[in-house]
Order: sequence, then C-alpha cells, then structure tokens
Amino acid sequence: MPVLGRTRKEVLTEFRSTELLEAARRVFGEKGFHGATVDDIAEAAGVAKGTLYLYYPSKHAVYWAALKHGIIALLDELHRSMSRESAVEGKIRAYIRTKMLYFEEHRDFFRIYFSEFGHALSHPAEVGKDFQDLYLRQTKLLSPVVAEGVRRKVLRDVPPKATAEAIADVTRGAITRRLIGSSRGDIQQDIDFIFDLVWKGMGRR
Amino acid sequence: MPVLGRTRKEVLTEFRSTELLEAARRVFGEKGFHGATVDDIAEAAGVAKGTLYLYYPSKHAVYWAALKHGIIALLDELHRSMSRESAVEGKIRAYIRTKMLYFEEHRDFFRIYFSEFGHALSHPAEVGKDFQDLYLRQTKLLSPVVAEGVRRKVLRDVPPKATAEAIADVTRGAITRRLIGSSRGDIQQDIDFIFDLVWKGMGRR
Amino acid sequence: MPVLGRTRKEVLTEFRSTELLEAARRVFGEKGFHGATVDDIAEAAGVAKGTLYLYYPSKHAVYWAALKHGIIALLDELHRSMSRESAVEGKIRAYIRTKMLYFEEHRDFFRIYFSEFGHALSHPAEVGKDFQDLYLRQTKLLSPVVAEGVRRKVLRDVPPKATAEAIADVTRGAITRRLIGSSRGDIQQDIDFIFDLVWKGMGRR
Amino acid sequence: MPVLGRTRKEVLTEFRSTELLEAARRVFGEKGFHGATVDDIAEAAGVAKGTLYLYYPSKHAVYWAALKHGIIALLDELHRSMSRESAVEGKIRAYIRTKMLYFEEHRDFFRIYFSEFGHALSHPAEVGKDFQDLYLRQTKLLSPVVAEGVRRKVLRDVPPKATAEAIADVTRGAITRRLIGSSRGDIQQDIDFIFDLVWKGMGRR
DNA sequence: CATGAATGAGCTTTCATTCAT
DNA sequence: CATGAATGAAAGCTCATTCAT
Repeated sequence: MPVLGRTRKEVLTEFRSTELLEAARRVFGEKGFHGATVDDIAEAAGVAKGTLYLYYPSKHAVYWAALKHGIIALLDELHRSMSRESAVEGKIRAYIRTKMLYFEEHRDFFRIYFSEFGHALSHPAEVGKDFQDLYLRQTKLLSPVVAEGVRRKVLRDVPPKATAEAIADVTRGAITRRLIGSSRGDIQQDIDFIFDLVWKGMGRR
Repeated sequence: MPVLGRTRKEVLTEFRSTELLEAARRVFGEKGFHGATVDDIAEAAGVAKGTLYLYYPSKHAVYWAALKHGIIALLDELHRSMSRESAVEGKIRAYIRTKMLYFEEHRDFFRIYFSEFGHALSHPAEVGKDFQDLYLRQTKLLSPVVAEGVRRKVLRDVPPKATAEAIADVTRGAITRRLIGSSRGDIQQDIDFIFDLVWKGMGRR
Repeated sequence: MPVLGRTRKEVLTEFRSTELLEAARRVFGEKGFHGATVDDIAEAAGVAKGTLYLYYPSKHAVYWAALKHGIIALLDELHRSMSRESAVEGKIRAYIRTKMLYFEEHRDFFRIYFSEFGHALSHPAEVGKDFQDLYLRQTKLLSPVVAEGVRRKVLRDVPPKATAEAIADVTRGAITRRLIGSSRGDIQQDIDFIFDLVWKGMGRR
Repeated sequence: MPVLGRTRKEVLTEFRSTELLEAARRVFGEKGFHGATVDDIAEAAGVAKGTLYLYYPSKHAVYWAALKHGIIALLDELHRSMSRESAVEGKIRAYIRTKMLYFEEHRDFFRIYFSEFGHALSHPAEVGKDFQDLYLRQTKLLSPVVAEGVRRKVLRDVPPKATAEAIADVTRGAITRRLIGSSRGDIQQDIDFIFDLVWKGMGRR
C-alpha cells in the first residue's frame, strides 16, 4: 500500500541501502578497498554477506555507491553553503570552508574519495564518466563564481575553470595533510591561508 | 676480473635491479599495487618469479624500491633545475616546470606516487617515516626559496612552508588532470597559469 | 527446528568436522604432514579446499585435531578396557592388548602419532604442552597400576613411572614393527610375549 | 699419484663428503628433513649449494647418507663395546649403555634416526631395504647374545629376536624421553633400570 | 671441481561470489 | 527477502635443482 508516494517495500529497501552504505564507507575508509572484505562490510552493517549481494551486484558496486553517496552529500553541502553567500569572496570562502569541514567530519570518506583518484589514474576507462562527472560537478560549483567575479571586475582576468580547479587542489592538499597527520593547526587558519593565497597571490603588490 | 673497479657480477646485479625496478614501475603504474601480481612484474622484467625474490624480499619491497627510486630521481631533477636559477621567481617556476615535465614523461610512476598518498591515508603508521621523509624533501626544496623571497621583500609575508605546500598541491592537481585526460592543453600554459595564480593571486591589484 | 536438542545445522557441522578429521587422518597417515597437501585432505573429505578452512584455521590445526582426536579415542579405549579388569596383571595385559589392537585397526593414525614424536624431538618448544599432556595421560593410566602392584607386593619394588614408560615403549616398538612389515606373526603372541617379558624378566628364576 | 692405496683425489673427496655429512647431520637434526634447506646444509658445510650436488644427487640422498653414516658409527661402537665383554649380562649392559651414551652425545643424529622410523612407516616401500637392513644389524648384534644366554641357561627360554627388539625399544624410549626433556635423571640410573627390568622382570620372585 | 644466480613447480591461504535452505 | 556454508580461482612466497661461468 503506497504511502506518501512510496511503498513500504521501497522505504525498507532504501533504509537497508543507506545502512549498508554507511557501513561500507566506514570500513572502506578504514581499510581501503583491498583491505576491506565483504565480510567486514556485512558485519559492520549487521547483515549477512548474502544480503549485501541482494542490494549490490559486487564489492565494487558497493564501493562506488558509497563513493557516490558521499560526493553527492558533499555537493549538497557545498551548494547550500555557497548559496547563502552573495558576494564572490564569500562564496569562495564558503567552498573552501565547507569542503574542509566536511572531510574533517568524514575522514573515512575522504580516504575513499582520495583513493579513487589513484584508481582513476590507473583505470581511466573503467572509472570513466561516473566519477569524472561527479568530480566535475564540484568544479562547476566554483567556476561560475570565478567567472562572475571576472565579469564584475572583482577578480582579474583569470581562466575560471583552471582557477576553480586550483582552489580545489589546494583545499584537497590541506585536507590530506591534516588527515595524514603532518599538519594539525587550527582549521580556520588553514582556510584563511588558502583563501588569502589564492586571492592575493604571494607576490608583493 | 674487475674492470674499472667493478666485477662482472656487480654489473649484472645492477642491471637486474634496474630492469626489475623499471618493470615494477611499469606494471604497478598500470595496474596499481593490488592489481599487479608478482608474476606480472617478473614477466615484464623477463625473469622468473623466483629471481625477483633474489633481489627483493617481498612484493611490497619491490613497490617501495620503485617508489623511492622515482622520487629520488625527481628530487634530483628538481634540485638541478632549481639550482640553475638565481632569482626566487625563477626557482619557483623551475620547480613547477620540472615537476610537470618529469611526471609527463613518467606517467606510470606518477600513478604509483599518487596512490601512495591514498595508502598513507589509510595506513599512516605503516608508510610512516620512509614515504613522509621523501615527500617532505620536496617541500624542503621549495620552502627555503619562499622564505628567502619573504626576507628579500620580493614576496609578501606568507608562511613559507604552507605556501610551498600549496604550490606543490596545485602542481600535482594539474598533473593529475592531464593524466586522467580531463585536461590536454599546452603544458607551458599550465605552468604559466599556476605560477601566475600563486604569484599574483586572483584578486585585482 | 531443533530436534532432540540439536539443530539441523549443528548436525551438519559435526558431520563435516568428523568427515574432515577422518580424511585428515587417512591422508596424513599415508603421506605424513609434509607430504600431504591441503588439497589432498579436502579431496579425501569430498569438500573444496576453502571449506576446510571454515573448520580449521590452518593445515597444522587440522593435523593437531586429528592427532588429538585419535589419542583421546585411544585413551578412552584404554581406560575402558583397563577398568574391566580388577587385578594388576589383567590391567597391564589390557593396556598392551588394547593399544596393539587399536593401532592395528588405525594404522594410518599410528603413523601420525609416531611422527609426532619426531616432531617433538626437533621442536620441543612448539609441540610443548598439548602433545606432552596427551602423551603423559597414557603413562598416567599405567603407572598407578604398577604402583598399586608394588604396594600390594604383587610386583617387586620397581619405579612405577619408569616401568610404565618401558611397557609403553615395548608395546610401541612391537606395533611399529608390525606396521613396517618386518613382523607379521599372530598379534596375541606379541601381546603375550611383551607381557611375559616385562612381568617375568628374561633372567632365569 | 696413489698414496697408501688412495689417490689424492679420493682423499679430498672423502674429506668433503664427511664434512658435508657432518653439516647435514647437524642441520637435519636441528630442523628436521623438511625444515632444513639445502642452503642451510651447504652453508653449514661451508660450500656452495652447487657443490653439494656434486657429491650427492639430491637432498634426500644427503639425508640418507647422513643417516647411514651415523648408524654405521653407532654399530661400530656397539660392536666394539660388546666385544670387550665376555658374559651375556655384560654384553647386554654394554649394548644399552653404548646406545644411550652415543645418542646422548649425538642428539642431533638421534632426531634423524628417530624421524626415519616415521618416514619408514609412511613409505615402507621407498625406505625399503636400505634402512631396514641397517636397523636389523642392530638387532643382529643383540639377538645372538640372547640366543647364547638361552643356550647356556643363563636366560630362560625367551625368543632371541623379539627379546633383542624389546631391549632396543626400551632403550630408544628412554633416550627419547631424555631428549624431549621429560626425563633428566642420571644416565647410569636409566641404564641400570632398563637392564634390571628386562633381566629380572617386574614380577616378584 | 666449485660456484651461486636463475628457475618454476608447488604450496598454503584468502576471499568474492553463489545458492540451497 | 535473508542467510551463511561452500566454493575454487588466484595470489605471494619457498626452495630443490640446474647450468653457464
């Protein structure tokens, strides 16, 4: 009997899926793709191994789903926090801040996210569209902001896409260093520094 | 009979070692650590599996050796090219250019190099000193240059270490994009853009 | 649905365990620990290799389980047959007879049992407690009988432990010779001879 | 140029052989047949692995040679010490004593010797004649003595062969216990006890 | 004779996936 | 839908043996 446009079954199914995905994220984040076994994930999710295969066709599929799930959540948060700002400067700051905070809270997910670049490097074909699309959507949140800044003469005439990518790179680098443990300072300082560097450059004047 | 201070045996041994390392770099770069089998590497090197174990005690050891070998070669090139420049600006440009060109030529190695960050994220303890030391040596090539720039008032008062790391991040990001195939422009343009962005910043004036 | 206090699953599990142990005894007995492969055992048990590892964590564990299982069965039989006798003489005869018959019926097990002494000689520490305990329990079945005989003046004043060990030694030797094939006479004769020798000695009067 | 009936080469060859055999005995005794590698033996003998194969066609052959060498040495000592005694009692005592002392001094060899029984049990065909012959020669040293004792009415009418074997069994058992470490008393006591038990029996009168 | 680098068959163990219950 | 016992391909590593030097 459909309730609110969804059958009871669909609700249950989605519940299970989410449960599994969260377990997967936790386990993959902790042990990496190869270090994690399907048993680990099933156990972490509190289901039997066979059950997992009712929802996903393979270990890889679970991995992808967890990755996608996390990226989409990140994109949502980015979108939300950037929308709250009206100025270019505010939006860029919001991007950097939100990304850093998101990964600071979901360290295990960052490991998956980051590893996937490695994977993508080795198997560009396989990963192909799916991951690249998701990855590009991040840049697409930022580059229009840069473009707008250029148009409004708030920024000098920088290429929007490359600039957006660079901002993403520095942010990701800072997060990596924090998670690896080689940097432990105040997070706000990191955010300020990144923004400051990209905004003003290192050169004098 | 020793010739030029080296016995025939030593020459052979070194030849094998190099052969193995090159094969390892090729195979690991293509398939990743877990995707590559010891057989793959041995075959790529043109030796039997057992032979590989005469030179390295484990698959991991081969991996590390290939990684180390590549990083050290990169460090050497960075050191050489930066030394040829006297000005701060020239040294920073040299860093970016050399790194991009090195990885452009050793794409398979970049994949290993990059993946290791993923590994380091999942197993910070294991990787520990060895990789971090090597990684830090890169930053240590750049941060003194930044510090010098600050001292000489060529640069504004930026924190040298964080700035050096940021430059490395943007450079690595650009390389990644090139290798993944999402960016294919002229390499010189990438170099110029990166330098320009960090040097002048994106903000007007 | 539990029947007679056992679920279907438990029955199956026990069946598998027994099946595996019997196969292991057969194969180890035939080929020795090193000569037997895990594949051999799995095949003999009619299961896949992986299945074996669901029940035992390693090849060694299977070996130990088979060894233990056999020794305990022997101890049980020894205990039972000796209990049926009341006189010291009867108990000692029962010990010799039961042991010889047991190994005559479980030749493959004797090979495992015997080999383990060899193992124990090379690796006293490893084998250590587990095997020694089990081995000692045999002596402990016999030495109190000897002690009782001494107390009751049925026997002369011999040291019980050493005497019990000696009886075990001669019995084991006779079994070995039968299994190696260098002795094939009537088993009852062997039993009688052994008992006669230790009981009366070889000396005249 | 033959010297004393032997060429220089033969002397050298024998020297090597002995050296190898002693190393083999040491290593096999310590690690067992499977635990010892050909490398271990070669290293212990101070030669290269290939050299070992110039003298023996296989690892097994080395093992057999070491075993044979040790048994023959033991047989020699048994023969010598028993010859020095004229009485039946003395000869039997000499047998027990010599065997125990020999193995006490060549513990590593005893491990090989003992293990071989295990091997013989598993592969009666393979071991076949060679080992059985050598083993039988021990019994053949003792059984004529028993037979003589019976003839001279020093002993009661016991079957010489079986009796000789039993004496060997008890002796071997005592040695095993000493080497395994479960018995550490005075060696002379062990010898006396064994002789006493077999000679007088355990029964009263 | 002596060497030891090279070989590759063979071993134990793991784990993603299936399927009868 | 859910389970988890069973599977067997695949992997890393060892080591007896060979053979060019």
